[in-house]
Amino acid sequence: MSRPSVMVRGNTAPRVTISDVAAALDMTKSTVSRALNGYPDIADATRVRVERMAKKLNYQPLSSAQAIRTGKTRSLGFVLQLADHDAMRPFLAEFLAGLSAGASTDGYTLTVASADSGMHLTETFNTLNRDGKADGFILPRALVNDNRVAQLTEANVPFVLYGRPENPTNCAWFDIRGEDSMRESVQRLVALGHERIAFVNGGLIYEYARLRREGYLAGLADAGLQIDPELIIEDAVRTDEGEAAADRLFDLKEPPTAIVCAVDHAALGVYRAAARRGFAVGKDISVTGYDGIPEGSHAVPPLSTFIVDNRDAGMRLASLLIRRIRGEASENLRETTAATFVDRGSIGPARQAVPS
Amino acid sequence: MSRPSVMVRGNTAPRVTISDVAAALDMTKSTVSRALNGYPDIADATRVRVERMAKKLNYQPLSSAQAIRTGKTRSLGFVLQLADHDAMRPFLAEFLAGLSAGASTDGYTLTVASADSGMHLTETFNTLNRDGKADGFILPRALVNDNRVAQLTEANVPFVLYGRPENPTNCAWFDIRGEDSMRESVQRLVALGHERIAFVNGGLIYEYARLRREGYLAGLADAGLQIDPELIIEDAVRTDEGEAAADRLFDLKEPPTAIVCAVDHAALGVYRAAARRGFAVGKDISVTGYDGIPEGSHAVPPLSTFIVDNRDAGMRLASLLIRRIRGEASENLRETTAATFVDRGSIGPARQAVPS
DNA sequence: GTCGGGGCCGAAACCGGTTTCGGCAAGCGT
DNA sequence: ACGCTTGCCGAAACCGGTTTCGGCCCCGAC
Repeated sequence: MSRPSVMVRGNTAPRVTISDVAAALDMTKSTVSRALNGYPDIADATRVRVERMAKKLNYQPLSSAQAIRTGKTRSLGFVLQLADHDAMRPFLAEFLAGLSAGASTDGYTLTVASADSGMHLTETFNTLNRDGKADGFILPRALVNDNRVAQLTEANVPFVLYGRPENPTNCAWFDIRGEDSMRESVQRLVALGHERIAFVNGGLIYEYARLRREGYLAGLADAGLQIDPELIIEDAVRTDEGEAAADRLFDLKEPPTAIVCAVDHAALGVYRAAARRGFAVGKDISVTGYDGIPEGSHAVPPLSTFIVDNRDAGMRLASLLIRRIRGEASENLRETTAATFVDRGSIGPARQAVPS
Repeated sequence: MSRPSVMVRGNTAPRVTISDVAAALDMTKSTVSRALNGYPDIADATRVRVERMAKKLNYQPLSSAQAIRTGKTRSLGFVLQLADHDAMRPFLAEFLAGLSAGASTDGYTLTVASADSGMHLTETFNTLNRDGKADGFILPRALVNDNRVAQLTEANVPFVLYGRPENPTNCAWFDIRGEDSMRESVQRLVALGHERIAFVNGGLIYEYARLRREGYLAGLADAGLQIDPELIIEDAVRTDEGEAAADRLFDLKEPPTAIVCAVDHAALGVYRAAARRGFAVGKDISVTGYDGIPEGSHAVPPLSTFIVDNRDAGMRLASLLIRRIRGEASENLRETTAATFVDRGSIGPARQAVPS
């Protein structure tokens, strides 16, 4: 490693331009550009020569330069919404890592902006797009009334949703089939002998809540169990909300022997309510969650839940958005996957009745 | 594959270019450019005319266009490190919101990349910088042996640290004076009559651990208390590590009556160890934390801790980095602030001895 | 009155790419 | 043999800015 420090002095690593490639091949830069961009009027032999030389010289087009002509910067936009912070917090790090990793595999980068209110959000989308800071957007947490898709569709800006909207028109998306997980939870509990299975749903402003409720109901239907509206509690995303929901359930004349929760945080709230009443989770009361937050594995007993791979989700969303930007139809850009269940001990055989 | 590329750019209002401004004023674009960029050979009267017209037309230079000449894109870089995720997770959302908000006030944007290993990290810095994707970098969590600063300094790339390095050469930074908080914790506990005050420090690879230890020792010195090495436990950042640390402390012949923790997660681990032994936090054993994670306020009793405003930290770091990029000397770009203490009940008067 | 020097601005080159246009040569049919 | 495509590539304009260069005009000095 006795490298002369004179070499490293220049902060400008000799950036190789398209003209360098052209000169090395004794042709014009216009030919090189068209060869690399797949124009049809370039001979195949020429194209491979150019590609080889470009790789040999480690040529990487300056995205700023092409942006001024093409309008595309090769960057994906992601707008943080302050209102979502609580919902996003556990996933954000992994999710962003996935987004930027997925973007970088295709030479894209990730630009992150933040918006305070809905009004400011529109403005953010517009300026980011108009100034060529983002070629398209990733929209996390599809909402039931999502004005973002209307805005972006009207402005003709590519986007991909994390989540499935009820109205799929013009929408590309990636999502994890939470409804399948809810259904599976019910099935597993039924197999353990449970018959009164409650459901604590997540935030009603999100599309996922509708889907997960459907999954819960499908699970009941599978087992031929009746729907008891008293056993369904909506809109519990935080721990305290889950705790309150559990209290309501425990106070029923016929309390449940198992509680399926749409989000882990609510499940941890159920733990609290159970602890307060002296119920042993996994014995007196079975609980399942969804998300796979780290706190769940540290609870006692560790929470049986569905682990969501948010890094993978980010990567796939980035990939979908890039394809969307490159012109693929949104109808062809819809993917889903499943979360994976881990049984850590918070579910167990049904008891005759919850002890009092 | 010959899809009509109608969807290239949004239907949003067409960009107003520098030529539009020039035409509106009946002058050349070169004059407009120099007027807006503060060149000395432009008459003051002309300058104000140009500035007024630019504002009137809502002219915003296309950063990609200026980038190809100036090399600067007006974007700040932030590299996620997977190894740091656990440490970053609670703060990331607020922190990023602050960063992008601070960036946007000066017309900058935030580009986020991710790196897996240290080797990949170098590469990420280089390509992001060489390809004009980032004019400078924000480096979270200053390490005691931080090769990032060496790399960036050598490559002549602007950066700002979150945290204070022991060797300040060439470094700009923002930090929160955790040592003051540790000292204040000791002072408050002394005021409550405590004399055996333990210290559970954070990750030794971080600079903040060194500083917070100093703060703890300063607090002891203030009160004229002796340093007992048995009461100092290092390198506990996770909840289980805090729990193990507390167990060691409780098993001492003369156990502490109060435990000062450098991070909230460790403090919550102390809660667990205390609960297991039947110690009531806030009565039998006093505990303080630092960070202000939400779980702390939900613990029983709620954790008395120091709340760090990570959104503000992000904003200030962005502002500092922009000034650094614009050429200010790093020696003049060093700011610190204090965290704010909230007493929620996890500290109380000292008892004669920890009950057994 | 002439000359020199600033102050101030226009003209044009330039940055690193993309895209249009046109022309040369080979291949084809008649 | 002759025109007419067709394939392929060079030349040059262009994108939206920045920066260099040079020249005009006005002013004061001699």
